[in-house]
Formats: sequence, structure tokens, C-alpha cells
Amino acid sequence: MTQFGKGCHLHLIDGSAFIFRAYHALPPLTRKSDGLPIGAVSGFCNMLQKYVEDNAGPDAPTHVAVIFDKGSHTFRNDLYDQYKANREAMPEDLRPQIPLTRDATRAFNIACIEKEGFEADDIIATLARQAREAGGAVTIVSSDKDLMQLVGDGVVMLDAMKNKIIDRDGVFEKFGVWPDRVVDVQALAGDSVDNVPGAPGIGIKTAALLISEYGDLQTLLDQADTVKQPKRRQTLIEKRDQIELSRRLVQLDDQMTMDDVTLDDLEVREPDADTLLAFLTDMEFRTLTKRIAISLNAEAPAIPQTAPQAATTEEAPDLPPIDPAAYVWIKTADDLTPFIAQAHQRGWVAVDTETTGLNEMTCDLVGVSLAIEPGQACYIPLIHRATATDDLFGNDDLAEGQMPLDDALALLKPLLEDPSVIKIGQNMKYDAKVLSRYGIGITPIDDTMLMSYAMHAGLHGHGMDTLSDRYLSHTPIPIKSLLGSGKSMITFDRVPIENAVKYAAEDADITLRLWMLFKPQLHRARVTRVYEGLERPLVPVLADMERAGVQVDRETLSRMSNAFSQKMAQLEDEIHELAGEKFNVGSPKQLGEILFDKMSLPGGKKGKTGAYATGADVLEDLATEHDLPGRVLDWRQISKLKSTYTDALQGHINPDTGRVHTSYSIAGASTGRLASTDPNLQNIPVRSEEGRRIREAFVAPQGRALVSLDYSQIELRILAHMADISALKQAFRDGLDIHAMTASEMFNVPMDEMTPDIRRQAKAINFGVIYGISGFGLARNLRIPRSEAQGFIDRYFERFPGIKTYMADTTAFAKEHKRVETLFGRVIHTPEISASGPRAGFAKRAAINAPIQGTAADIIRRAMIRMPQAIAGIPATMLLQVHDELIFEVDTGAEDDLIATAKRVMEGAAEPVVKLDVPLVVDAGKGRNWAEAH
DNA sequence: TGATTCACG
DNA sequence: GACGTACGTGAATCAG
Repeated sequence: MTQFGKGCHLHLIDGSAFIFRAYHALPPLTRKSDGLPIGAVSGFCNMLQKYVEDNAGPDAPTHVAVIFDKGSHTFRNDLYDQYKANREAMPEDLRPQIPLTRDATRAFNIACIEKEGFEADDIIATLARQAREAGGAVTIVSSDKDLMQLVGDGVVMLDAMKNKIIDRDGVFEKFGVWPDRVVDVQALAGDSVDNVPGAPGIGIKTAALLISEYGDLQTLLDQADTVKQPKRRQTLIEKRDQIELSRRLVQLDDQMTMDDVTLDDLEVREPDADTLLAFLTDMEFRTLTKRIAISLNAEAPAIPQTAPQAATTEEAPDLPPIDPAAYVWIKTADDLTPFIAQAHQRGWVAVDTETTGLNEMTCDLVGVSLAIEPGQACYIPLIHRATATDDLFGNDDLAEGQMPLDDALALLKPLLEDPSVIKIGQNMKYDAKVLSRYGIGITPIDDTMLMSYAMHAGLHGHGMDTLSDRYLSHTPIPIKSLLGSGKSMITFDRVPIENAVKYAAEDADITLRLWMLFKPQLHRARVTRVYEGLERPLVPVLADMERAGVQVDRETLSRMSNAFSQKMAQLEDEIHELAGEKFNVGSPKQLGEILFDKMSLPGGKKGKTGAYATGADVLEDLATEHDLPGRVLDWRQISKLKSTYTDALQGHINPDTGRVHTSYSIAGASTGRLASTDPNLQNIPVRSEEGRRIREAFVAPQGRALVSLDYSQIELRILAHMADISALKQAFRDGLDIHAMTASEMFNVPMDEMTPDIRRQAKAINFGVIYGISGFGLARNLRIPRSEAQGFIDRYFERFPGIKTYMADTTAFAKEHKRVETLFGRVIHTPEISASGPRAGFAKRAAINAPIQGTAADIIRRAMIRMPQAIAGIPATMLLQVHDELIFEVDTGAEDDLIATAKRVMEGAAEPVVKLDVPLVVDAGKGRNWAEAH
């Protein structure tokens, strides 16, 4: 063994870069024998092997190590809590591969270095310094620009993919300064990937210019008042703290204490053929095993041929049939432990919870089912009752053959919370919410409903019955057959356990089979990023929001209900008086007969069911003829407010929390929007004065306030970007009133002569464009002749020809591919696009609207996913989402802090994946209730 | 259960 | 030439 010193050459390989490159470059391979994801490991081994082959010549290194990141919290997070906060979560199928890449490195007999709480870059910096001080040369195998500050003085970088050396000149080419000033440039330019703020408005080019002129960052900041450009000067002076913070973030730490590793430990060693080949064989890499066996002059061990588990075609894989008789009833801890052990070993388990109801906030956990292999599933009954009802004396005994609830949960908790075991479920938000009330934080999760949503939105629903029917050709046991329906319906805890086992375990079995089918399809459908980045991470965020709920004041609602009752009774009397007879004002059928048959008012049109139409637009037209229609409109408005809001909302106040807990469906709307149910809190009135007062009942508790932030004109901004309309984009950049600007363009009216009416018409056209405009629709909306509306549209297309092109391109794309996409890759299928008749019109307009509405939905999803981390230091809770608005509750005094932070997250939510040509603007409000905050 | 109506973005 | 239309949702109500 030689002492590291002069003549030695150390190679430091950036392991994380290898892993991510391998993961993204390769399709999602799985180990054939058991389905373990191994695509990244395979790519990693190939890259290591290629590296070894490429570096065997006279320049071969004498010492080598692969360096990995370990842990997510580093000293940089202590400096700046937003450091790397933009990072998307590690894909679920990559996580189990991380330890395997360490194993692979060791199998190649290469030193493998990681240190808790340190980034690989700092370890590399430290080892490089040590090697230089000992007189050796260093090559850093990476193309990461963050490492370029280390280049020079015997240190070079090697881009292993391009096999290209990056030396001082290469760094100068990239940064415009020599390596010793790279951190200064990075500190100014910032980095959106790592979320290093830098100086706003200054990029690498400007930064390099400034640094070259002033020599270094310190001098530049000290003499910032001499910078000629006023904007730069102002930024440098005002953002000095932020820039200095950025410098500390990008500066690598080369003074780490590496007490357990010395350079001498890194000496190049020949791989041990048996060890390496055993590892590769175990991974079942056939080609690579053979290739390496040849290079090592060794015999390649045989890899047993096993039947492929997940089929590569669309056919269902060859699996045991679904057989409810084969499922296991777990009665004791001894029955359960083997299942749990197997789940740990496998790295995944399908989970389903059974409860006494559908409301996760109030129902009780009745049992849990698990599935580990197709056909191999069990059910753990927990509180099933012995009889169908309690007896006359109120006795209600538990059934035999159940584990005590606490014992079962104590055994399950470590499994459900184990970060190395994926918990698979269908609509996991439900199970996560139920389990969280029992002190279990289930993680990490995979969700078959969301996988289907990512792949099949627009094609069909994503409930388990639909998916099982379609993709497994199996109809699950209907829940009705166990619970009955209507008045005699029972709760799940009254279902005899032998029946419950069949039903519940089947659900877990089906979920597991769907997962095995869908998981490899995500990559092929090119929606892995959508699923991993927009669907899966939203589950815990929404679960927390729903559990938090919003405080609603029953007194306020009840007072309003009473007032509405009186007003309705009064209006009813007037209506009956005007009609000359009593009838049910709430019955469109009776109303139609009164209006058109008895009173013979004009415009009576019957729909396909033979009933007169009595919608608001019809009644508004009739209001000029008679007093009655107007009264009915008033009555309807109040009736709506009372029944749907002031009355129904009171019934949704949870008695335990005093708050209303909505439920968001993630996979409901085809465009990517959320939908709110039980109750729907996305349609609380705001447009009418009376309706808006209902928002006064949504309050913050004592000592807190509500804060609302909403995107301004987000869909029009997205349209301007996607259709690339320079006039609209410029208007948004200039912060103009977009509807007034449109009106000015279309009607040749100067902005300072704009009237509200002209602006209103332009606004209607702008909205019409988003919805897939038609002359008829615009005419009806604006109540103008159809020919005039068509004239507006023609003129609009003349002024903004890009819009017409965009619409034509979008429909052509939809026709060709039977789908459209958002800027973030969300896929919305449009199967009806080639239909004939009126359905074609619907499909076409939907296809035009979906990418715009969907992109807006993607953006706010991204903001919501980042929000919990971003506001972690503020005493605030995110409560509600209303498509382009987020509502928070916050301690009084911290409102402005929250607004600043949440605004930053929302306005930057598209980045770094999409760089919009228009700014996103968020407006904010605060108050004691929602009416004040909005 | 389906149609109608109307609340929201 | 006629069809029928703005896009996306959920809830309450009536009527069969």
C-alpha cells in the first residue's frame, strides 16, 4: 500500500448525479423474479462499468471513491429554510434503489463515502483539498456546475457522459470568470433548482460582467453605489443580505472533518469477481453480468429464468385467479406477524381500511386488510359486533376471533410508518385520514386511483369497481351485498366476519394487482412526473387541510336562515297573488304552466322532456312583461341560499371540532381541478350581495385571522403564454387591465376613453375564448344578436391571429392523438373529439379549454404541495382551495408574514419546470371572516 | 333516478 | 342545411 502523495491521482465520483441520470435515462425496469424496481441500479452499474473501462489506460487513477448525499437536512437549511425547497419528492420507485446503489459501489470494490447531514459536494471539496495538499492530482467525475468552484490548481472535472474534461478554461466558458470567482457569480445569479435566491434580475452574464469589473463580490457590494445602471445598483444595495446569504449557500465546505476516511483508504482495488458477479446475478442483470464476466475472465453465473411478473403488453399478467375463499382471517398476533414480516421483506404492501361510515372525520375503524402477493391477502377484524343489532338491554358484545384494537395497531404502526415499505391503496387519502385519528401516519404511499387518473383522465372514472372491471376483468363483491341499502342498511361492524374477510381482503388484493399493472405503465404513458409531482404528494397536503377544517359560526347561519324564511314566505304570498292561485313556486313544471299556459306569456319553449324551460335567463327576459317572473327569481335566489348554504351548512359542522371539514376529490374533474364535496366549499356565494354575506359565517377563532390569496387572471395569462400572443403577454408584463386593453384593441377605443360597457363586452369575449368561443354562446351571454357576436369574434381573431392558430392546433392535436396536454404534461383524453353531430362541438370546446384550465390547476397544485414546508415557521394553517384561491388561518400579527411567503410560493409555482412568458400575480386579503379576507 | 336549477372558478 | 352550443364542478329539489 502506497501513501497518498505526489504522483497519485484521485478520482471523486458524484454518485447522486449518476443515480438521477440513470433513473431518468432508463425505462422503469423491474426485477423479474419479484418486481423490485431496479432500473436506476442497472443504469448506475452500467455507468460505473463504463467509467472503469474508460479509465483503465496510462492516466488511470491511483485512488477513487464514489460520494453520495445522505440525509436531507444540512447546514445550508439552517442558514436558509427555503434551500432546495423547490425540489420534488424522490419518486417512489427510486427510493428502494438508493441503498442498492451503495451495494453496487461496494460490489465494484470502490470506496463508498457518505456522511449524515452533508452534501456530497462538501465531501468532494474536502477530499479534493486534502489530496492537493498531499501533492496529488484530482479529477471530479461530474458535470455539476456547483462543483466548478473547485477546478484549477491540479483539479479538473470530467463529464463522464461526454467524456470531456472541464478545466479552468471550461469553467470560464460556463461562468465568464475563473474558478476562484465562481461562487461570487453564483451568489449574484442564484439558482432556481436549489432555490438559492441571488440578486433578482441578475443572471450569470450580468454577474460575470460585474465581478470582472470590480474584481470580487466583496468589493462590488462595498462599492455598489458606483454601479452605473440604476436598477442593478438598487438591487445590489437593497438585496445585499440576500446576496451574502446566497454566497454562503453556494460556497462548498472543504474543511469537513473526515475522521473515518483517509485518502489512503481510497486506493484503487481490483474488483473481486465472485462478489461483483454475485451482486449482478442477484439483481438479474443478464447482459451486464455477461459483459463484466468477460472483462474479468470469469464464468458468468446462470440467472434462473422466471416467468415475467408484470407483463410488458397491455394484457393482464399471468396471476392466480381472484378467489375470496383463499383469504386469511387474522385472529391473533401470531397470525398477523408473518404478514408484517413479509411486507417488510417485500418493500410494499396493499392496505385497505374498513370503517363504520364514509365520513373519515367521524367514522370508526372496523378492520384492516393487507395484500402482499396477488391472491395472498388477509383481513384483521377489530370491532365487529356479535349480532346484527344490539339486544333489548343494550348489550352489544364484540364478535369472537378478533385481536384487541390496540394490539393490532401496535403491530401495524411500525409497518405503516416504515419509510422503506410502500403502502399501496385505492384512494389513500381516505385511509390516511382514518388512520391518523388512531395515531398512525401512513407513509410512503402509492395510490392506484391516482395512477389511473394520471393515465386515463377523460376516459372513465377511477373508482375501484370501474378499474377492476376494466383492467382485471373482475367484478368485486358489491358492498351492497353486505350492508344492504336504504333504511335497513347496516354498518360494516355488523357484517359477519367471514363475509367481511372475503370483501375486505379482495379489495386489498385487487388494489395490489392494479398497482402491479399500472406502475410500469406510468412511464410508458409519460405521466410519471404528473403522478409523482402533482398527484401523489398532494394526498398528505389535502388530508391535513380536510382534517383542519374551517370554523363556521352556527349562530350567524341560523339568523340568516330565519331572515330568509320570512322573506320567502312574503315573496310566496306575492307570487300567489300575482298568479291568482296557490302553487309550488319550487316546481319548475307548475311554474311553467302558470306562466305560459295560464298567463300566456311569450317565449314558452319546451325542452326534450316536454316541460317548459324556466331558467334564470328565461325569467329575466319575461321580467319586462310581468312582475311575477322577477319575484320568482328573488324567491329562487333566497331559497337556494337557505337550503344549500345557511341550512345545510349547519348540518356539516362537526360537533367535536365545531368546524366544517370538506372532502376534496383529487381524481374527480378530468382537467386536474379538485372538486369539493360534503359540503362543497368551492361554491360559497360571492357574486350577489346577499349571498356574499354567507361568507361572514366562515370565521377565524379567537386570536386568529383568515387570509385569502388568489391568482389574478391566471387562465388568461396561461392562454397568452400557450398561444404565444405577444400583445397579451406584453399587457400582462406591463400590468395593464387586460379586459380594457382587449377592448381598446378590438374597438379602437383609447384606454383613457374606455367605458365600463365596452370593457364588459371585451371581458365576455376573453372568457369566451378560454371556453372555446362560439357566436351563439357569446350572443346569449351578451344578449346581443348572433350576427353581431360573430362580428366581435371575427374581429378578435383578426387582432389576435395567434388565438385562432392555437385553437386550430389544439383541436388538430386532439384529433390526431385523442388527447390534449397541459404545460406540465398532464394528459386529458378526448375520446369524443371525432364524434359527429352536436357532441363534436362539445368535445372540441372541451379540448380547447382543458389545457388552459388544467395548466392553472397544475400550478396551484404545485403551490399547495410546496406550501406546508414554506410556511412551517409561521403559525398558519392552509384550510381551503377554490381553484385559483387558497384560504389560510393564521395567528393575528403574523398575517403579513404569511401573505409574503404564500404569495412567493404561489407566484413561483410554475418554476422551475415551466418558465412562463407572463408573470403570475397573486392578490391577498385578510380579515376576521371570509367576506373580509376575500 | 334523472332532469332542472343555480352556486362557484 | 340543420343541429345545438360557451369550460369545469356539486347540491338541492321535484317528479316519476
